[in-house]
Amino acid sequence: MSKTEKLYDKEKKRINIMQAALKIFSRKGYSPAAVDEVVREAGIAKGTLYLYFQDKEDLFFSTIMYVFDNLASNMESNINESANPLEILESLAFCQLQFFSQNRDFFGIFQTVLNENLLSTHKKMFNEILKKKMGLLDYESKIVDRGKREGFIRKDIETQDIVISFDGMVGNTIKLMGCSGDPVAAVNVENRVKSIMKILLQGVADKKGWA
Amino acid sequence: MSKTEKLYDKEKKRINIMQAALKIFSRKGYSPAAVDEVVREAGIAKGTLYLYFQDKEDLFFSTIMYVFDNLASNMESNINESANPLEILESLAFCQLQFFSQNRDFFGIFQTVLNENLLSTHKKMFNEILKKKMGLLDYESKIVDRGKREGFIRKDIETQDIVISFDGMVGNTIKLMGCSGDPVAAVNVENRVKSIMKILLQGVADKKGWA
Amino acid sequence: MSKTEKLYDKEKKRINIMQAALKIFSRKGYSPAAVDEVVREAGIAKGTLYLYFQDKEDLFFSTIMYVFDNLASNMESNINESANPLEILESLAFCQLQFFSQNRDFFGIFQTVLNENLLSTHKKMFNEILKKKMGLLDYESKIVDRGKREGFIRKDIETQDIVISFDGMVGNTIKLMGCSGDPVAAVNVENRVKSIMKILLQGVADKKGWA
Amino acid sequence: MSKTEKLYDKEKKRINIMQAALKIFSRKGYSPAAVDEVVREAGIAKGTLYLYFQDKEDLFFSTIMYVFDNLASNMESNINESANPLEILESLAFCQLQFFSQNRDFFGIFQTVLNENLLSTHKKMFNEILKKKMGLLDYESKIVDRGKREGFIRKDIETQDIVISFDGMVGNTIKLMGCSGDPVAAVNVENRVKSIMKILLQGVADKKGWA
DNA sequence: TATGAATGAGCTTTCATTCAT
DNA sequence: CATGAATGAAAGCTCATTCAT
Repeated sequence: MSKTEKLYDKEKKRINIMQAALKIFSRKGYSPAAVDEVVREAGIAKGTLYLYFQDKEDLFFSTIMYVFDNLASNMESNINESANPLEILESLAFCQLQFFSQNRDFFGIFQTVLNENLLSTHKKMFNEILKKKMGLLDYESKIVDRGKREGFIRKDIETQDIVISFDGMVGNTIKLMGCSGDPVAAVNVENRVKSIMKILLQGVADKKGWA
Repeated sequence: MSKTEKLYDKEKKRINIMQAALKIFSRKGYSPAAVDEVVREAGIAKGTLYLYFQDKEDLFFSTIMYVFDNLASNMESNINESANPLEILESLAFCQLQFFSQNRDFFGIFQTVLNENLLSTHKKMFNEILKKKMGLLDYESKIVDRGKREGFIRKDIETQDIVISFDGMVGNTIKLMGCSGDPVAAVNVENRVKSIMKILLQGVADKKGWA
Repeated sequence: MSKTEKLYDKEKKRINIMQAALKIFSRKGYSPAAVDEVVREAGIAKGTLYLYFQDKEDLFFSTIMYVFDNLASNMESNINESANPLEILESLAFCQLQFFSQNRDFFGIFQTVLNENLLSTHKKMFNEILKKKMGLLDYESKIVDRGKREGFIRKDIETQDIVISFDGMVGNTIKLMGCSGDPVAAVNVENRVKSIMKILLQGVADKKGWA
Repeated sequence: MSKTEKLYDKEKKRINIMQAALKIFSRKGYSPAAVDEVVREAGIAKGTLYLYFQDKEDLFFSTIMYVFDNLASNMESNINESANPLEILESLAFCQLQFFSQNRDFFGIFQTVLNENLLSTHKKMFNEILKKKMGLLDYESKIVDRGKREGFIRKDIETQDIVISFDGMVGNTIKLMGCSGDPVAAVNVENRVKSIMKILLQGVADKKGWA
């Protein structure tokens, strides 16, 4: 076996372990998840895990990053930078919803890690992840600003408020999608995106609501 | 001292402990928070805690419920049932934002507890809390439905989608309020509610966005 | 029970644990000794040990210091500072031999701890102990110097060489006392001290040896 | 390549590994030294070590024996059996001091291994090594006895006491030589031997000390 | 023969819970 | 009622040893 193949093999094994870790961490969160459970899920011995990861925290950190990177590359390949700003926002919503609907386990771990209070002891990791999350918000801000300049988005609402609202609508949809546990919920992704965009753009007011 | 006064005393002590627990759980989450820290914060002996609560889980559960009930009574006293549906939604947003902006610690624990994945081991508690959370969503659904009937809210968007969006906008605002750590952010609550309602009702689209 | 009595009690318990630790550490050295063995020997639960000592290293460190202090106070109470320098040296030898003959377990741990190579990972402790050991050598140096000034000890041999030799004679006697495992060896302490002093002072040369 | 050459090669590899082991064991002692460190130092794979040694204990044992044999052959080639007893003792001291001053690493491992308490779990090894050590003491005893018979050494001091003292003087000099870490200390070996012999033979007493 | 990834028993340490005072 | 010392199950992690390549 060549050296390249070996490296590839090692990476595949790391990923196998991270996928097991993801399942456990998603179900239980960080602290209550035992390394023993992860290695049982991964079908390896305890010592083996420590050949691939420094410690439990590194395993958690790496797993999160792995998921993030999956999501990021998923987004990158789905977003057409030259599209109009509203289409880009729609793509962002669609990518996130589809990604999490197809990777149910992933969201739990996100919620865990983005809750800063859990992470006062994992500063390094938290900062790196917050940076990534903030990166998404920044990107959305730029899109919204462009939308304003190009006449797609009204200028009398703070960009920040728009982004927080949009992000919250998408995030809450994901969260409640996860709650239902409904395996066919995936098919509704397109409809849900449509609804989110309709609300975001046109609002929910009827005649009297515009008063 | 009368029997009633004694009971009152006992309840005051329970509350004192729960307030200490809240601080600790908010800062650290459930598992990493040590009972030792709670009793130190509360200024009592470790054994004493177990006179008032069955175990750590019961302490957590009770603390969450205590906070929920605080929020609920806060809402009840602020909402005018006879107001129009949009005003009620605005009140709901306002109450939540104000409550959490004044009780920063409270939100962390909420995030923790509402992440179902953390709670597979605390089924009993989770169900009760989910019931409360769903209670709020149900209430919002009823308001939205009334809004539709009374001509305030357009009928071509699913009530569920509206509620999820609204709830997400409010929740994300709270979450990011917590992130900033900005002590004067509290003063913006009214503005933020205004933004949320404007987006929810009228949407963010400009000319081209309505195409 | 008064507060003073409680403190006294706590100290007695610490000592009880250190005595158990001494037995185990003496038999096995630091690393191979399991905390489990110590707590079994002490008749306590594992957690209890950690109420009295920060960690295994602290237990080891404290135990060594406890022994050192025992030896030191034993010496202090046996040495008459106003005696002539040779008598003081004799007392020093006698105290050490007697102490270790009565506390066989103690010597093994001394050998372990004074072997610097074992301690590269326990710098803090090692330095403190080396300081104590060097303190004894310094004290002996001063006595020898006084002996030279007062005409008891010849001036043509370096003080350092004398001290190292004296210390080595005493130390090796202790070491081999420990080897024999002979329980009645204790009675010979006085004879052994006499021999050491005779050799140290007069040397072993016969007629031809003085050539 | 002939069969003899192959065997020779194998032995060279064993020695290479033992030299690496010596460095590591000397620095850290037995337990804290990791097999990993030894193989890294030796530049071989972990599995390879187990082709040459049964287990870690065997590696340690063999390494000690290797050093002992080095010292022994060093002594044998330096000692003139027909010299007078005092010269032989001087040679013994000189050989040991010189050997360890030139092989600083060696002494640490000696201290470790000669501390019987560390070795209750390595009985087999301990006995073999004790036998060698006692062999040296026995040899010294014979020399001292001959010295008594031939009129070099006074007869009123037990041979055993003389040997223990001599051995202790030499051993402590080596130990403190190691402590200082002084790289030029090596040059003093001759002076130190002279001092040891002077003290051993003539004693340190001045006029009043002979009283 | 040489390799080094995999193993799992065994280690130190933590912490929710109990109970004699 | 209140205390806090004692408990021991369970956690994270290490490392001597094996074995398929």
